[in-house]
Amino acid sequence: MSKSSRKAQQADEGAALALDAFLPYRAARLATTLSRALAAQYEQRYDISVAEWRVLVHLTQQTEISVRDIFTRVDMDRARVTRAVQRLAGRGYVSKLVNQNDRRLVKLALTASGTALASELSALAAGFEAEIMAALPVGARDEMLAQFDLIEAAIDASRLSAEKNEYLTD
Amino acid sequence: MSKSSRKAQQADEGAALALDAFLPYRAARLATTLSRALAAQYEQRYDISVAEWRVLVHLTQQTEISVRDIFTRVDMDRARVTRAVQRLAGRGYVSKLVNQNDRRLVKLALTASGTALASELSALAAGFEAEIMAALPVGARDEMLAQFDLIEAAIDASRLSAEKNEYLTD
DNA sequence: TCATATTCATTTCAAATGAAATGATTGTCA
DNA sequence: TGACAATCATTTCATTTGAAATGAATATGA
Repeated sequence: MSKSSRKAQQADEGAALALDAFLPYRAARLATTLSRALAAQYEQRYDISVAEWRVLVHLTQQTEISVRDIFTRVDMDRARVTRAVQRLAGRGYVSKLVNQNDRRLVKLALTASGTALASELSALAAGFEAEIMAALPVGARDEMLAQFDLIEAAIDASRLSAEKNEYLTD
Repeated sequence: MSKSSRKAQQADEGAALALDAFLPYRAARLATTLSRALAAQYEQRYDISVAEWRVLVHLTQQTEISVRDIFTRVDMDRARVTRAVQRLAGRGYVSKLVNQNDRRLVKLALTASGTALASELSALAAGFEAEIMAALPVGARDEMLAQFDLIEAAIDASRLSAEKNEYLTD
């Protein structure tokens, strides 16, 4: 907690929720910390946004996919994916074709330069993650991811989620 | 992964980064999943935004604090905190006074109704977290938080962060 | 077959966001 | 003491965001 060192007096901590030990808050803080640190590595250097980065990486894993394929898997809004794809296509990293089997769908793929960029970015990201993981005990990473799975599954399962289940066949 | 079941063919997964196993992405997804699920519990019921919720909870822990005290600890933008405080003050949950020792500072505190609201919200949040934690092995929660600490410390320490260190002394 | 519903990608529009500017106050140090 | 720098909260303004509307295409089923 390097950015503390503030004075402010403690209140009586009766049933008060300890924010620093509250998982949703800590998860949000971890996510923005990681995202900012990683983005600092590629945003200026490659002029790529987080959304664009996610689309690029996703396209290295699957090919001939639609906007919908991406935003359902990648946890982004439809509009955000559309916009990221537009910018990537405008810069020649991604090709957009109409899927002839279903002409509502767009058929996305990396171009040659998109493939090159994506592998540069992948390498950079892998290095970044490795550098961070060096601070953790061995195996901690996989444990964490397993726990993330459990939490997400618990939320999906329970009616804690309510809406947002547009694509759950319930 | 309940929302998968898409077709899309796998590309050759050579050195491709596996997004589902990439920590920054998974942390972001976990955070939004948790945040949305929690917000679904209080947003309509209490007409409170995430930012307002954070400010309220923070004020249960410390008293007579400034806007800066909040946004440095709570990982929100100055403007966002200012706006959340404005709405909370407008609805009578928070009092804003000038700090007489340093008249640049605002002295924030919960009002009586703010205290009441905050404890309702705290109870709700604690219940939410407990429900989720039931899905995890015992001790997993504390392990996770400890690992979050390590990761944040590693990022703060290394020059992975670069900017954003507005308040780091050096 | 035809009418209606559904699904897709995109666009629209209002709200949220945050970087930088502002004005007020306090700190620094010559 | 007095100029200049630094810090605080707020506001401004341009950008980003996402919910809902749109238009095009396909599915459904009477």
